[in-house]
Amino acid sequence: MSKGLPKRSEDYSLWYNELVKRADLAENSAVRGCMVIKPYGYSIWEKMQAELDRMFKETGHTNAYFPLFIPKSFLSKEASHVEGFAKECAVVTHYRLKNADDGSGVIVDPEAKLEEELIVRPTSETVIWSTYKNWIQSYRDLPLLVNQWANVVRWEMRTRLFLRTAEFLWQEGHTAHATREEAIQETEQMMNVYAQFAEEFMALPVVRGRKTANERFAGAEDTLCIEAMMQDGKALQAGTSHFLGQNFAKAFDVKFAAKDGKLDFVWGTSWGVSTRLMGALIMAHSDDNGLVLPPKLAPIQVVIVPIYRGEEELNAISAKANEFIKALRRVGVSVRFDDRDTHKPGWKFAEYELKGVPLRIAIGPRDLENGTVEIARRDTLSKETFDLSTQPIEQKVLDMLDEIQSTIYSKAFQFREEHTTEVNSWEEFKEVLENKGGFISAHWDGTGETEEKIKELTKATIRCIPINQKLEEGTCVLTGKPSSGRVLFAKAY
RNA sequence: CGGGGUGUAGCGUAGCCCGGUUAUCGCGCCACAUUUGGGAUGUGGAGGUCGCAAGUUCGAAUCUUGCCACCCCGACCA
Repeated sequence: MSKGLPKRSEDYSLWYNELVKRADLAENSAVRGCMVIKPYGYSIWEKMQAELDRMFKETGHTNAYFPLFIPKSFLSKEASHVEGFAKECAVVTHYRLKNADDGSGVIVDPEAKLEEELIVRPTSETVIWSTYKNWIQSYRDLPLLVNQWANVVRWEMRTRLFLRTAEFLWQEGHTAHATREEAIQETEQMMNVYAQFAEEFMALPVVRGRKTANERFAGAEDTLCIEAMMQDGKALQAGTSHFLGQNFAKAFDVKFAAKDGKLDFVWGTSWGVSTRLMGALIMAHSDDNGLVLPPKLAPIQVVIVPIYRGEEELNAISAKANEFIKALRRVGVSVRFDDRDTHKPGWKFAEYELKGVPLRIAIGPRDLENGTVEIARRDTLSKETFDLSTQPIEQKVLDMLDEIQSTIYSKAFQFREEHTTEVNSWEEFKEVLENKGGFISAHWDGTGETEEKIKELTKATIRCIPINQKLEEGTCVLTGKPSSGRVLFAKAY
Protein backbone atom coordinates (compact mmCIF):
# COMPACT_ATOMS: atom_id res chain seq x y z
CA MET A 1 0.00 0.00 0.00
CA SER A 2 1.62 3.22 -1.10
CA LYS A 3 1.10 6.40 0.87
CA GLY A 4 -1.01 9.34 -0.04
CA LEU A 5 -4.21 9.55 -2.00
CA PRO A 6 -4.48 12.11 -4.80
CA LYS A 7 -6.11 15.32 -3.57
CA ARG A 8 -9.78 15.98 -4.35
CA SER A 9 -8.97 19.57 -5.20
CA GLU A 10 -6.36 18.55 -7.76
CA ASP A 11 -8.11 15.76 -9.62
CA TYR A 12 -11.49 14.67 -8.31
CA SER A 13 -11.85 11.81 -10.79
CA LEU A 14 -8.45 10.40 -10.02
CA TRP A 15 -9.10 10.75 -6.30
CA TYR A 16 -12.32 8.77 -6.66
CA ASN A 17 -10.78 5.97 -8.72
CA GLU A 18 -7.78 5.63 -6.44
CA LEU A 19 -9.91 5.68 -3.33
CA VAL A 20 -12.16 2.89 -4.60
CA LYS A 21 -9.13 0.73 -5.32
CA ARG A 22 -7.01 1.54 -2.29
CA ALA A 23 -9.85 1.18 0.19
CA ASP A 24 -10.38 -2.33 -1.22
CA LEU A 25 -13.90 -1.61 -2.43
CA ALA A 26 -13.65 -2.71 -6.06
CA GLU A 27 -11.35 -3.05 -9.02
CA ASN A 28 -11.58 -3.48 -12.75
CA SER A 29 -11.87 -7.05 -13.91
CA ALA A 30 -10.53 -8.90 -16.90
CA VAL A 31 -13.92 -8.28 -18.52
CA ARG A 32 -14.34 -4.93 -20.20
CA GLY A 33 -16.58 -2.59 -18.25
CA CYS A 34 -17.24 -5.09 -15.48
CA MET A 35 -15.92 -4.70 -11.97
CA VAL A 36 -14.94 -7.04 -9.19
CA ILE A 37 -16.56 -5.92 -5.96
CA LYS A 38 -14.04 -6.85 -3.29
CA PRO A 39 -15.02 -8.26 0.11
CA TYR A 40 -14.83 -4.95 1.96
CA GLY A 41 -16.84 -3.15 -0.70
CA TYR A 42 -19.34 -5.96 -0.89
CA SER A 43 -19.86 -5.93 2.86
CA ILE A 44 -20.96 -2.28 2.60
CA TRP A 45 -23.36 -3.22 -0.21
CA GLU A 46 -24.73 -6.01 2.00
CA LYS A 47 -25.46 -3.50 4.76
CA MET A 48 -27.33 -1.35 2.26
CA GLN A 49 -29.23 -4.33 0.93
CA ALA A 50 -30.23 -5.44 4.42
CA GLU A 51 -31.74 -2.05 5.30
CA LEU A 52 -33.47 -1.59 1.96
CA ASP A 53 -34.82 -5.12 2.03
CA ARG A 54 -36.22 -4.52 5.49
CA MET A 55 -37.88 -1.30 4.31
CA PHE A 56 -39.38 -3.01 1.26
CA LYS A 57 -40.83 -5.76 3.41
CA GLU A 58 -42.21 -3.25 5.91
CA THR A 59 -44.11 -1.67 3.03
CA GLY A 60 -45.63 -5.00 2.02
CA HIS A 61 -43.29 -6.24 -0.69
CA THR A 62 -41.89 -9.73 -1.11
CA ASN A 63 -38.88 -10.96 -3.03
CA ALA A 64 -38.90 -13.22 -6.07
CA TYR A 65 -36.50 -14.04 -8.87
CA PHE A 66 -36.97 -13.84 -12.63
CA PRO A 67 -34.72 -15.05 -15.48
CA LEU A 68 -31.50 -13.39 -16.54
CA PHE A 69 -32.49 -13.86 -20.18
CA ILE A 70 -35.27 -12.17 -22.06
CA PRO A 71 -36.53 -13.41 -25.45
CA LYS A 72 -35.80 -10.74 -28.01
CA SER A 73 -39.46 -10.50 -29.03
CA PHE A 74 -40.48 -9.50 -25.49
CA LEU A 75 -38.39 -6.38 -25.58
CA SER A 76 -40.09 -4.98 -28.64
CA LYS A 77 -43.60 -5.27 -27.23
CA GLU A 78 -43.44 -1.90 -25.55
CA ALA A 79 -42.31 0.55 -28.22
CA SER A 80 -40.62 3.29 -26.21
CA HIS A 81 -39.09 0.72 -23.86
CA VAL A 82 -37.19 -1.05 -26.61
CA GLU A 83 -36.15 2.26 -28.10
CA GLY A 84 -34.61 3.26 -24.80
CA PHE A 85 -32.62 0.09 -24.23
CA ALA A 86 -31.90 -1.37 -27.68
CA LYS A 87 -28.57 0.41 -28.07
CA GLU A 88 -27.00 -1.17 -25.00
CA CYS A 89 -28.11 -4.79 -24.98
CA ALA A 90 -25.91 -7.86 -24.75
CA VAL A 91 -27.35 -10.63 -26.91
CA VAL A 92 -26.98 -14.40 -26.64
CA THR A 93 -27.08 -15.97 -30.09
CA HIS A 94 -25.64 -19.48 -29.59
CA TYR A 95 -25.69 -22.19 -26.97
CA ARG A 96 -22.57 -24.20 -27.69
CA LEU A 97 -18.84 -23.98 -28.34
CA LYS A 98 -16.63 -26.47 -30.12
CA ASN A 99 -12.94 -27.04 -30.71
CA ALA A 100 -11.61 -25.16 -33.70
CA ASP A 101 -10.53 -27.40 -36.60
CA ASP A 102 -7.11 -25.76 -36.69
CA GLY A 103 -6.57 -26.41 -32.97
CA SER A 104 -6.47 -22.69 -32.13
CA GLY A 105 -8.95 -23.07 -29.25
CA VAL A 106 -12.71 -23.05 -28.96
CA ILE A 107 -15.06 -21.30 -31.34
CA VAL A 108 -18.79 -20.68 -31.38
CA ASP A 109 -20.46 -23.66 -33.00
CA PRO A 110 -22.33 -22.25 -36.00
CA GLU A 111 -24.66 -25.26 -35.82
CA ALA A 112 -25.85 -24.13 -32.40
CA LYS A 113 -27.62 -20.93 -33.31
CA LEU A 114 -30.65 -20.09 -31.15
CA GLU A 115 -33.96 -19.86 -32.96
CA GLU A 116 -34.73 -16.72 -31.03
CA GLU A 117 -31.91 -14.65 -29.58
CA LEU A 118 -31.92 -13.97 -25.85
CA ILE A 119 -31.22 -10.54 -24.40
CA VAL A 120 -29.32 -10.35 -21.14
CA ARG A 121 -31.75 -8.27 -19.09
CA PRO A 122 -31.04 -4.55 -18.98
CA THR A 123 -34.12 -4.35 -16.70
CA SER A 124 -36.89 -6.86 -16.16
CA GLU A 125 -40.22 -5.16 -16.93
CA THR A 126 -40.86 -7.28 -20.01
CA VAL A 127 -40.12 -10.70 -18.60
CA ILE A 128 -41.96 -9.86 -15.40
CA TRP A 129 -45.07 -8.49 -17.10
CA SER A 130 -45.21 -11.54 -19.35
CA THR A 131 -45.32 -13.57 -16.12
CA TYR A 132 -47.83 -11.29 -14.41
CA LYS A 133 -50.27 -12.06 -17.21
CA ASN A 134 -50.56 -15.55 -15.72
CA TRP A 135 -50.71 -14.36 -12.14
CA ILE A 136 -53.42 -11.76 -12.42
CA GLN A 137 -57.06 -12.45 -13.28
CA SER A 138 -59.09 -10.62 -10.68
CA TYR A 139 -58.96 -7.54 -8.47
CA ARG A 140 -58.45 -10.14 -5.71
CA ASP A 141 -54.97 -10.81 -7.11
CA LEU A 142 -54.06 -7.16 -6.66
CA PRO A 143 -52.03 -5.39 -5.60
CA LEU A 144 -49.06 -7.53 -6.56
CA LEU A 145 -45.99 -6.20 -4.76
CA VAL A 146 -42.78 -7.93 -5.83
CA ASN A 147 -39.12 -7.02 -5.63
CA GLN A 148 -36.08 -8.80 -7.00
CA TRP A 149 -32.39 -8.47 -6.17
CA ALA A 150 -30.48 -9.11 -9.36
CA ASN A 151 -27.73 -8.22 -11.75
CA VAL A 152 -28.44 -6.47 -15.04
CA VAL A 153 -26.32 -5.63 -18.06
CA ARG A 154 -26.28 -2.39 -20.01
CA TRP A 155 -23.50 -2.23 -22.56
CA GLU A 156 -22.10 1.17 -21.65
CA MET A 157 -19.38 2.72 -23.75
CA ARG A 158 -17.64 4.46 -20.93
CA THR A 159 -17.59 2.87 -17.51
CA ARG A 160 -16.47 3.91 -14.03
CA LEU A 161 -16.27 1.77 -10.93
CA PHE A 162 -19.70 1.71 -9.20
CA LEU A 163 -21.01 4.77 -11.08
CA ARG A 164 -21.46 3.11 -14.42
CA THR A 165 -20.47 -0.48 -15.12
CA ALA A 166 -21.63 -2.79 -17.88
CA GLU A 167 -22.96 -5.23 -15.32
CA PHE A 168 -24.33 -3.93 -12.05
CA LEU A 169 -26.22 -5.19 -9.04
CA TRP A 170 -29.52 -3.65 -8.08
CA GLN A 171 -33.00 -4.28 -6.85
CA GLU A 172 -36.01 -3.73 -9.06
CA GLY A 173 -39.51 -3.59 -7.66
CA HIS A 174 -42.40 -4.35 -9.99
CA THR A 175 -45.91 -3.81 -8.77
CA ALA A 176 -49.38 -4.13 -10.28
CA HIS A 177 -52.49 -2.32 -9.07
CA ALA A 178 -56.21 -2.10 -9.74
CA THR A 179 -56.33 1.67 -9.96
CA ARG A 180 -54.30 4.50 -11.34
CA GLU A 181 -54.39 6.29 -7.98
CA GLU A 182 -53.04 3.30 -6.10
CA ALA A 183 -50.16 2.87 -8.56
CA ILE A 184 -49.28 6.54 -8.32
CA GLN A 185 -49.34 6.27 -4.55
CA GLU A 186 -46.98 3.28 -4.73
CA THR A 187 -44.62 5.23 -7.00
CA GLU A 188 -44.53 8.08 -4.49
CA GLN A 189 -44.18 5.75 -1.54
CA MET A 190 -41.09 4.08 -3.00
CA MET A 191 -39.45 7.38 -3.84
CA ASN A 192 -39.96 8.29 -0.21
CA VAL A 193 -38.53 4.98 0.96
CA TYR A 194 -35.43 5.68 -1.11
CA ALA A 195 -35.15 9.21 0.20
CA GLN A 196 -35.49 7.99 3.76
CA PHE A 197 -32.84 5.34 3.21
CA ALA A 198 -30.44 7.85 1.66
CA GLU A 199 -30.88 10.39 4.41
CA GLU A 200 -31.12 8.15 7.43
CA PHE A 201 -28.58 5.47 6.56
CA MET A 202 -26.30 6.93 3.92
CA ALA A 203 -26.34 10.36 5.64
CA LEU A 204 -26.97 11.69 2.16
CA PRO A 205 -29.44 14.53 1.72
CA VAL A 206 -31.47 14.15 -1.46
CA VAL A 207 -33.91 16.21 -3.47
CA ARG A 208 -37.15 14.40 -4.25
CA GLY A 209 -38.43 15.27 -7.65
CA ARG A 210 -39.97 14.40 -10.96
CA LYS A 211 -38.09 13.83 -14.20
CA THR A 212 -38.94 15.83 -17.29
CA ALA A 213 -40.35 13.95 -20.29
CA ASN A 214 -36.86 13.84 -21.85
CA GLU A 215 -35.29 12.20 -18.83
CA ARG A 216 -38.13 9.81 -18.12
CA PHE A 217 -37.66 6.03 -18.01
CA ALA A 218 -38.32 4.34 -21.35
CA GLY A 219 -41.88 3.04 -21.05
CA ALA A 220 -42.98 5.11 -18.05
CA GLU A 221 -45.67 7.74 -17.83
CA ASP A 222 -43.95 9.46 -14.97
CA THR A 223 -40.57 9.05 -13.31
CA LEU A 224 -39.88 10.19 -9.75
CA CYS A 225 -36.34 10.33 -8.48
CA ILE A 226 -33.98 11.28 -5.72
CA GLU A 227 -31.04 13.46 -6.69
CA ALA A 228 -27.91 13.86 -4.59
CA MET A 229 -24.97 16.23 -4.84
CA MET A 230 -21.39 15.07 -4.85
CA GLN A 231 -18.44 17.03 -3.46
CA ASP A 232 -17.42 18.27 -6.90
CA GLY A 233 -20.82 19.89 -7.32
CA LYS A 234 -22.11 17.36 -9.80
CA ALA A 235 -25.48 15.72 -9.41
CA LEU A 236 -26.01 12.00 -9.09
CA GLN A 237 -29.32 10.27 -9.66
CA ALA A 238 -29.51 7.97 -6.68
CA GLY A 239 -32.81 6.19 -7.28
CA THR A 240 -35.86 6.21 -9.52
CA SER A 241 -39.48 5.19 -9.11
CA HIS A 242 -41.63 4.91 -12.22
CA PHE A 243 -45.37 5.11 -12.74
CA LEU A 244 -45.85 2.86 -15.76
CA GLY A 245 -49.51 3.62 -16.32
CA GLN A 246 -51.08 0.74 -18.26
CA ASN A 247 -48.22 0.64 -20.77
CA PHE A 248 -46.80 -2.75 -19.87
CA ALA A 249 -50.19 -4.22 -19.05
CA LYS A 250 -51.28 -3.34 -22.57
CA ALA A 251 -48.06 -4.58 -24.14
CA PHE A 252 -48.38 -7.94 -22.38
CA ASP A 253 -52.17 -8.08 -22.22
CA VAL A 254 -52.49 -8.14 -18.46
CA LYS A 255 -56.17 -7.59 -17.59
CA PHE A 256 -58.15 -8.09 -14.42
CA ALA A 257 -61.85 -8.39 -13.61
CA ALA A 258 -62.98 -5.59 -11.32
CA LYS A 259 -65.69 -5.93 -8.67
CA ASP A 260 -68.30 -4.83 -11.16
CA GLY A 261 -67.16 -7.56 -13.56
CA LYS A 262 -65.63 -5.22 -16.09
CA LEU A 263 -62.21 -6.11 -17.56
CA ASP A 264 -59.48 -3.52 -17.41
CA PHE A 265 -55.72 -3.36 -17.81
CA VAL A 266 -53.77 -3.23 -14.56
CA TRP A 267 -51.65 -0.28 -13.50
CA GLY A 268 -47.95 -0.72 -12.93
CA THR A 269 -44.91 0.72 -11.21
CA SER A 270 -41.24 -0.15 -11.15
CA TRP A 271 -38.48 1.24 -8.99
CA GLY A 272 -34.80 0.60 -8.46
CA VAL A 273 -31.53 1.49 -6.83
CA SER A 274 -28.19 0.01 -7.77
CA THR A 275 -24.57 -0.39 -6.73
CA ARG A 276 -24.31 3.16 -7.96
CA LEU A 277 -25.34 4.05 -4.41
CA MET A 278 -21.86 2.88 -3.44
CA GLY A 279 -20.44 5.59 -5.67
CA ALA A 280 -22.72 8.16 -4.08
CA LEU A 281 -21.72 7.07 -0.60
CA ILE A 282 -18.03 7.30 -1.42
CA MET A 283 -18.18 10.66 -3.18
CA ALA A 284 -20.50 12.35 -0.72
CA HIS A 285 -18.48 12.02 2.46
CA SER A 286 -14.91 10.91 1.87
CA ASP A 287 -11.83 13.11 2.14
CA ASP A 288 -8.17 13.22 1.13
CA ASN A 289 -7.31 10.64 3.80
CA GLY A 290 -9.74 8.11 2.42
CA LEU A 291 -13.23 6.81 2.89
CA VAL A 292 -15.63 8.26 5.44
CA LEU A 293 -18.47 5.85 6.15
CA PRO A 294 -21.69 6.64 7.98
CA PRO A 295 -21.74 4.44 11.12
CA LYS A 296 -25.07 2.89 10.10
CA LEU A 297 -23.50 1.35 7.00
CA ALA A 298 -19.93 0.74 8.17
CA PRO A 299 -19.06 -2.99 8.21
CA ILE A 300 -16.64 -2.26 11.03
CA GLN A 301 -17.87 0.53 13.29
CA VAL A 302 -15.07 0.46 15.82
CA VAL A 303 -11.51 -0.78 15.54
CA ILE A 304 -9.40 -1.35 18.60
CA VAL A 305 -5.66 -0.93 18.11
CA PRO A 306 -3.31 -2.08 20.87
CA ILE A 307 -0.07 -0.25 21.45
CA TYR A 308 2.38 -2.46 23.18
CA ARG A 309 5.93 -3.56 23.70
CA GLY A 310 6.33 -7.28 24.22
CA GLU A 311 3.89 -10.08 24.88
CA GLU A 312 3.17 -9.17 28.48
CA GLU A 313 1.84 -5.76 27.57
CA LEU A 314 -0.20 -7.19 24.71
CA ASN A 315 -1.82 -9.69 27.05
CA ALA A 316 -2.82 -7.01 29.50
CA ILE A 317 -4.22 -4.86 26.70
CA SER A 318 -6.02 -7.80 25.09
CA ALA A 319 -7.80 -8.54 28.35
CA LYS A 320 -9.07 -4.96 28.42
CA ALA A 321 -9.95 -5.03 24.72
CA ASN A 322 -11.95 -8.23 25.14
CA GLU A 323 -14.02 -6.62 27.86
CA PHE A 324 -14.81 -3.76 25.48
CA ILE A 325 -15.62 -6.11 22.61
CA LYS A 326 -18.12 -8.00 24.73
CA ALA A 327 -19.77 -4.83 25.95
CA LEU A 328 -19.92 -3.31 22.49
CA ARG A 329 -21.24 -6.40 20.76
CA ARG A 330 -23.94 -6.68 23.37
CA VAL A 331 -25.31 -3.32 22.22
CA GLY A 332 -24.99 -4.22 18.54
CA VAL A 333 -21.77 -2.43 17.67
CA SER A 334 -19.47 -4.21 15.21
CA VAL A 335 -15.90 -4.22 16.48
CA ARG A 336 -12.56 -5.43 15.22
CA PHE A 337 -9.60 -5.91 17.51
CA ASP A 338 -6.51 -5.60 15.35
CA ASP A 339 -3.76 -7.23 17.38
CA ARG A 340 -1.69 -8.21 14.37
CA ASP A 341 1.98 -7.96 15.17
CA THR A 342 2.82 -7.64 11.50
CA HIS A 343 1.94 -3.95 11.31
CA LYS A 344 2.77 -1.04 13.55
CA PRO A 345 0.10 1.17 15.15
CA GLY A 346 0.79 4.12 12.87
CA TRP A 347 0.30 1.92 9.84
CA LYS A 348 -2.98 0.64 11.23
CA PHE A 349 -4.22 4.16 11.98
CA ALA A 350 -3.66 5.17 8.36
CA GLU A 351 -5.17 1.95 7.08
CA TYR A 352 -8.44 2.26 9.02
CA GLU A 353 -8.71 5.89 8.04
CA LEU A 354 -8.40 4.89 4.42
CA LYS A 355 -11.16 2.35 4.95
CA GLY A 356 -13.46 4.78 6.68
CA VAL A 357 -13.91 3.02 10.02
CA PRO A 358 -15.89 5.59 12.05
CA LEU A 359 -14.21 5.12 15.42
CA ARG A 360 -10.78 3.98 16.50
CA ILE A 361 -9.90 3.09 20.06
CA ALA A 362 -6.21 2.93 20.93
CA ILE A 363 -5.12 1.23 24.13
CA GLY A 364 -1.55 1.39 25.42
CA PRO A 365 0.28 0.84 28.71
CA ARG A 366 -0.28 4.48 29.61
CA ASP A 367 -4.04 3.94 29.30
CA LEU A 368 -4.01 0.83 31.43
CA GLU A 369 -2.24 2.80 34.09
CA ASN A 370 -4.60 5.79 33.92
CA GLY A 371 -7.87 3.99 33.25
CA THR A 372 -8.31 5.72 29.91
CA VAL A 373 -8.39 5.01 26.18
CA GLU A 374 -7.80 7.21 23.18
CA ILE A 375 -10.84 7.53 20.92
CA ALA A 376 -10.42 8.98 17.43
CA ARG A 377 -13.23 10.03 15.09
CA ARG A 378 -12.82 9.37 11.39
CA ASP A 379 -15.10 12.18 10.23
CA THR A 380 -13.33 15.00 12.06
CA LEU A 381 -9.99 13.24 12.61
CA SER A 382 -10.15 14.50 16.19
CA LYS A 383 -8.86 12.50 19.14
CA GLU A 384 -9.79 12.52 22.77
CA THR A 385 -8.62 10.73 25.89
CA PHE A 386 -11.65 9.05 27.40
CA ASP A 387 -11.73 8.39 31.14
CA LEU A 388 -13.31 4.96 31.59
CA SER A 389 -14.66 5.85 35.02
CA THR A 390 -17.00 8.54 33.67
CA GLN A 391 -19.40 6.28 31.77
CA PRO A 392 -19.56 2.80 30.26
CA ILE A 393 -17.51 2.50 27.06
CA GLU A 394 -20.48 1.15 25.09
CA GLN A 395 -22.53 4.22 25.95
CA LYS A 396 -19.70 6.51 24.92
CA VAL A 397 -19.30 4.64 21.61
CA LEU A 398 -23.03 4.63 20.82
CA ASP A 399 -23.20 8.36 21.49
CA MET A 400 -20.21 9.05 19.30
CA LEU A 401 -21.50 6.87 16.44
CA ASP A 402 -24.79 8.79 16.52
CA GLU A 403 -22.88 12.03 16.60
CA ILE A 404 -20.81 11.02 13.57
CA GLN A 405 -23.88 9.90 11.64
CA SER A 406 -25.57 13.26 12.16
CA THR A 407 -22.42 15.31 11.65
CA ILE A 408 -21.65 13.88 8.23
CA TYR A 409 -25.28 14.32 7.22
CA SER A 410 -25.21 17.96 8.31
CA LYS A 411 -21.95 18.52 6.50
CA ALA A 412 -23.33 17.09 3.26
CA PHE A 413 -26.56 19.05 3.73
CA GLN A 414 -24.71 22.28 4.30
CA PHE A 415 -22.56 21.64 1.24
CA ARG A 416 -25.64 21.11 -0.88
CA GLU A 417 -27.32 24.26 0.43
CA GLU A 418 -24.18 26.30 -0.26
CA HIS A 419 -24.03 24.90 -3.77
CA THR A 420 -27.65 25.45 -4.70
CA THR A 421 -28.10 28.77 -6.39
CA GLU A 422 -31.17 30.59 -7.68
CA VAL A 423 -30.44 32.34 -10.92
CA ASN A 424 -32.62 34.65 -12.98
CA SER A 425 -30.71 35.34 -16.17
CA TRP A 426 -28.89 33.34 -18.82
CA GLU A 427 -25.62 35.14 -18.07
CA GLU A 428 -25.93 34.28 -14.41
CA PHE A 429 -26.82 30.67 -15.27
CA LYS A 430 -23.63 30.20 -17.29
CA GLU A 431 -21.50 32.04 -14.80
CA VAL A 432 -22.70 29.98 -11.80
CA LEU A 433 -22.50 26.71 -13.67
CA GLU A 434 -18.96 27.37 -14.80
CA ASN A 435 -17.45 28.85 -11.66
CA LYS A 436 -19.45 27.45 -8.79
CA GLY A 437 -21.23 24.36 -10.07
CA GLY A 438 -23.81 22.56 -8.00
CA PHE A 439 -27.57 22.78 -8.40
CA ILE A 440 -29.04 25.74 -10.19
CA SER A 441 -32.63 26.62 -9.45
CA ALA A 442 -34.06 28.44 -12.45
CA HIS A 443 -37.19 29.06 -14.43
CA TRP A 444 -37.82 26.94 -17.50
CA ASP A 445 -40.50 27.26 -20.15
CA GLY A 446 -41.47 23.59 -19.89
CA THR A 447 -40.48 22.54 -23.41
CA GLY A 448 -38.19 19.69 -24.37
CA GLU A 449 -36.57 21.91 -27.01
CA THR A 450 -35.38 24.44 -24.45
CA GLU A 451 -34.13 21.65 -22.21
CA GLU A 452 -32.16 20.18 -25.12
CA LYS A 453 -30.78 23.56 -26.10
CA ILE A 454 -29.52 24.24 -22.58
CA LYS A 455 -27.90 20.81 -22.49
CA GLU A 456 -26.15 21.50 -25.79
CA LEU A 457 -24.93 24.89 -24.67
CA THR A 458 -23.83 24.03 -21.13
CA LYS A 459 -23.94 20.24 -20.59
CA ALA A 460 -26.32 20.90 -17.71
CA THR A 461 -29.54 18.90 -17.58
CA ILE A 462 -32.73 19.29 -15.62
CA ARG A 463 -32.12 16.94 -12.71
CA CYS A 464 -35.68 17.17 -11.56
CA ILE A 465 -38.72 19.25 -10.92
CA PRO A 466 -38.62 19.19 -7.12
CA ILE A 467 -41.67 17.82 -5.33
CA ASN A 468 -41.64 20.89 -3.11
CA GLN A 469 -41.12 23.08 -6.14
CA LYS A 470 -40.95 26.78 -5.57
CA LEU A 471 -44.08 27.93 -7.37
CA GLU A 472 -43.80 31.49 -8.58
CA GLU A 473 -44.34 33.35 -11.81
CA GLY A 474 -41.16 33.93 -13.74
CA THR A 475 -39.56 33.80 -17.15
CA CYS A 476 -37.51 31.01 -18.68
CA VAL A 477 -33.82 31.54 -18.13
CA LEU A 478 -33.06 30.82 -21.80
CA THR A 479 -36.11 31.82 -23.85
CA GLY A 480 -37.78 34.40 -21.62
CA LYS A 481 -41.12 32.64 -22.02
CA PRO A 482 -43.42 32.45 -19.01
CA SER A 483 -42.80 29.82 -16.31
CA SER A 484 -44.73 28.93 -13.20
CA GLY A 485 -41.96 27.43 -11.12
CA ARG A 486 -38.28 26.72 -10.73
CA VAL A 487 -36.57 23.46 -11.67
CA LEU A 488 -33.13 22.14 -10.72
CA PHE A 489 -30.34 22.11 -13.29
CA ALA A 490 -26.89 20.57 -12.85
CA LYS A 491 -24.12 18.74 -14.57
CA ALA A 492 -24.63 15.11 -13.70
CA TYR A 493 -22.84 11.79 -13.44
C1' C B 1 -18.22 4.63 -30.88
C1' G B 2 -15.05 9.53 -32.44
C1' G B 3 -10.48 12.64 -30.72
C1' G B 4 -6.09 12.57 -27.43
C1' G B 5 -2.88 9.82 -24.07
C1' U B 6 -0.82 5.53 -21.53
C1' G B 7 0.68 0.21 -21.09
C1' U B 8 8.04 -2.15 -18.47
C1' A B 9 8.03 -7.11 -11.26
C1' G B 10 2.10 -6.80 -6.83
C1' C B 11 2.06 -0.96 -7.27
C1' G B 12 4.49 3.49 -9.16
C1' U B 13 8.38 4.36 -12.69
C1' A B 14 13.62 5.20 -15.93
C1' G B 15 15.11 3.56 -20.63
C1' C B 16 12.00 4.21 -26.40
C1' C B 17 13.04 9.81 -30.20
C1' C B 18 18.69 7.77 -32.09
C1' G B 19 17.73 -0.90 -32.08
C1' G B 20 23.35 -3.61 -29.50
C1' U B 21 26.34 -6.87 -22.71
C1' U B 22 23.11 -9.00 -17.17
C1' A B 23 16.30 -3.68 -18.27
C1' U B 24 16.67 1.48 -13.88
C1' C B 25 14.99 3.22 -9.32
C1' G B 26 11.35 3.61 -5.21
C1' C B 27 7.38 1.22 -2.52
C1' G B 28 5.68 -3.50 -1.42
C1' C B 29 7.19 -8.91 -0.67
C1' C B 30 10.59 -12.93 2.02
C1' A B 31 14.52 -13.95 6.11
C1' C B 32 17.04 -12.17 10.48
C1' A B 33 17.92 -8.46 14.17
C1' U B 34 16.52 -4.07 16.58
C1' U B 35 11.62 -1.72 16.99
C1' U B 36 5.89 -0.55 18.38
C1' G B 37 1.40 6.43 21.49
C1' G B 38 0.76 8.52 13.55
C1' G B 39 2.47 4.92 7.54
C1' A B 40 10.01 2.00 11.59
C1' U B 41 15.50 0.98 10.67
C1' G B 42 19.56 -2.04 9.17
C1' U B 43 21.61 -6.29 6.57
C1' G B 44 20.69 -10.07 3.13
C1' G B 45 17.25 -12.10 -0.63
C1' A B 46 13.32 -13.34 -4.20
C1' G B 47 10.47 -11.45 -8.04
C1' G B 48 10.29 -9.59 -15.45
C1' U B 49 6.07 -13.51 -21.64
C1' C B 50 8.94 -5.02 -21.38
C1' G B 51 0.01 -5.29 -22.77
C1' C B 52 -0.94 -9.34 -26.85
C1' A B 53 0.11 -11.00 -31.94
C1' A B 54 2.48 -10.61 -36.42
C1' G B 55 6.38 -8.15 -39.23
C1' U B 56 11.38 -5.59 -40.34
C1' U B 57 16.47 -6.92 -38.65
C1' C B 58 22.41 -10.61 -37.49
C1' G B 59 19.89 -8.47 -33.14
C1' A B 60 13.51 -5.37 -30.86
C1' A B 61 11.25 -2.75 -24.42
C1' U B 62 13.10 0.53 -28.52
C1' C B 63 11.09 0.58 -35.58
C1' U B 64 6.18 -1.00 -38.52
C1' U B 65 1.11 -3.03 -38.60
C1' G B 66 -3.07 -5.11 -36.21
C1' C B 67 -5.53 -6.18 -31.71
C1' C B 68 -6.58 -5.58 -26.32
C1' A B 69 -6.96 -2.86 -21.78
C1' C B 70 -6.95 1.56 -18.96
C1' C B 71 -7.10 7.15 -18.36
C1' C B 72 -8.86 12.15 -20.19
C1' C B 73 -12.38 14.84 -23.57
C1' G B 74 -17.10 14.15 -26.49
C1' A B 75 -21.88 11.25 -27.78
C1' C B 76 -25.02 7.49 -24.63
C1' C B 77 -26.64 6.23 -19.72
C1' A B 78 -28.85 3.86 -13.16
